[in-house]
Amino acid sequence: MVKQNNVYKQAYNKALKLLEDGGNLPSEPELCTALTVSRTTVRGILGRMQDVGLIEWDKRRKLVLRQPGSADYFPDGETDTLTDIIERSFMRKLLLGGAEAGMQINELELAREIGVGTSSVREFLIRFSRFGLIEKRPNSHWVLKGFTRDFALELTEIREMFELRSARAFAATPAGSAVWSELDRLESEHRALLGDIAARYREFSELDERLHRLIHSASRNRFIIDFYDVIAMIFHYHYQWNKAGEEVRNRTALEEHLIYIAALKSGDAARVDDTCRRHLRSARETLLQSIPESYRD
Amino acid sequence: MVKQNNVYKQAYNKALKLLEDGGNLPSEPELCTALTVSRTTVRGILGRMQDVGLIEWDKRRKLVLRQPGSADYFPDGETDTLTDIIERSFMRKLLLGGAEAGMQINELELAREIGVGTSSVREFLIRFSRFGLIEKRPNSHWVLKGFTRDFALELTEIREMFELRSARAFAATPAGSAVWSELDRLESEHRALLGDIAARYREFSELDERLHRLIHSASRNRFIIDFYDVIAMIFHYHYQWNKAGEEVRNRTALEEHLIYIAALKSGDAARVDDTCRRHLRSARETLLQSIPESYRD
DNA sequence: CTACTGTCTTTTATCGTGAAAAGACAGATT
DNA sequence: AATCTGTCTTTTCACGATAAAAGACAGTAG
Repeated sequence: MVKQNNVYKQAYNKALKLLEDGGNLPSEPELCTALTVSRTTVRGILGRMQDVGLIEWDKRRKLVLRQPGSADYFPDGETDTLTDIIERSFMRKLLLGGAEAGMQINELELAREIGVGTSSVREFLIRFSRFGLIEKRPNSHWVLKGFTRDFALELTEIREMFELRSARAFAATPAGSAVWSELDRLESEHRALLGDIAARYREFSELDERLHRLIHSASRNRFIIDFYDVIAMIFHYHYQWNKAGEEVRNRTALEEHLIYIAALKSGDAARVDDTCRRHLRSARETLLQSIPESYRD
Repeated sequence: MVKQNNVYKQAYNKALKLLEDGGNLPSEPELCTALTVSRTTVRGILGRMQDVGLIEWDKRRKLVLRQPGSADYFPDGETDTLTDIIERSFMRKLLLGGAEAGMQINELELAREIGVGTSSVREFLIRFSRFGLIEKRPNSHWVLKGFTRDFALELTEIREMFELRSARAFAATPAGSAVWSELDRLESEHRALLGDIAARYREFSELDERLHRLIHSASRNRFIIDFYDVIAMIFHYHYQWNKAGEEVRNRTALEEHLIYIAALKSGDAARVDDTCRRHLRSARETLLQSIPESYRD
């Protein structure tokens, strides 16, 4: 295996969805933008669709012959990018124990364990290093610093600085800006979710990220905006693997969000500060409680 | 060329310096810590030293036969790490014009231009991306955001937040901590430099970095400490290539530093805030003035 | 018994290679 | 005239291979 054609496979599955929903297929350039891939890939997809008898394709004529069934889709595992595979394996090890602070990380061993080439692992570790959880000894191994209490405290310290500043900037955004309508949309999604919390509490994670990213965007500072990647990554895996008391936690957070949103809309700086601080404090507590045993100092 | 043995060459040159200064050579493990390389490399060095008639080496006996001359040293160019070579080429392009915001960056082209493999360039760009000057389009090229006025403003905004917080923490450090003696050492180095500024103004850059890193370390937050890498990188190249009015600039900065240091020692929070802000404001002005023409919006 | 040396194994750094994917351009179609 | 298709070129992604460098371990010297 030299390179997985997962871009092609993922785009193919997406194109099948288009067939199910939309009916007919547009021109190749339009498909490119719809699927966010190049024409090379689009033509590959159309070629296969013809081969399996889904469509008849001749230049600009794309005639749908039949609706796709579940057998037409590529299975989930084949559409993952290599980066995602490596990240998942690594985070599983990191957050679900089996990894202690101070431990050495071996590129070769990690690559063999996951079943990928060393350079992919190397590149992953370099990208990952900005999260502050690992550190490189030049010409030698990486050192795992671990998802410790200190890490969580340092992370949340920065988060509080950045979000407080962003929230103030957000509240001061002139009326009529697109961010206000986006905030309204998020608010109603919050209410809808809260109304059906018992069944849908798992959807909170995504909503959480969208709200905080929107607020951070008001800072108009790339370092603040990029820093949210660290938080998002930590929370993403945290939500995924730490299910204890999830429903209660999410309900509380949703309620805090609604109060926070109301404060933003009021434009009252002191109220924004207060509700922002309050929410971030409880988010910090949640995070602190999720630190694995093996990292407790 | 598969891999340059520049670790070996650099350590060899360092070992020659030890010979010049110290006289005799210690044991292999001691040499390892002195040169910060492995025993494999140390033994390689000793082997060569014997071959060229510098020492007679038999087990733990290392007899110095002659003093090394300048011909014994490896030339400067051969001791550079690949990463440094790539970084220099890239930064030269970036800061000395010939690069406009929005431009595409081509890994292959860059690699050919510098004369290195593509993976080294790839890894460099990934590491470099955390500085916020470039951005990746997956499966496609990098985009240069450029060293623009916006970049400088966003950078200094964070810098001011972080350094203000660090300076406050620094001032609150209990007496007797090692940081205070380090601050004293830096203060006297500042005075010495200021006394001979006309001849030595070029040495300011290094002193500047040491002082600010010391202050940032008081934050005890890895994100704050790591962020200084971004500032250090920008200022490093800025100092190197922007020589207009350098002596005056450095004298002013030195004087501001001394006032800042005095404030830190006083422990007076308001005075720390004030002198820190004042210094960072003038550092920001200096930076803004150094933005290349091609990036002026 | 501790620290050093000789030797061997493992890991990292870097490159070249080939398939996947992107992209360029001329000619064709509406 | 604008957009689309056919074809070809270029670039990115991922791998395996190899020299440099690190590191492990047993035996040896003090």
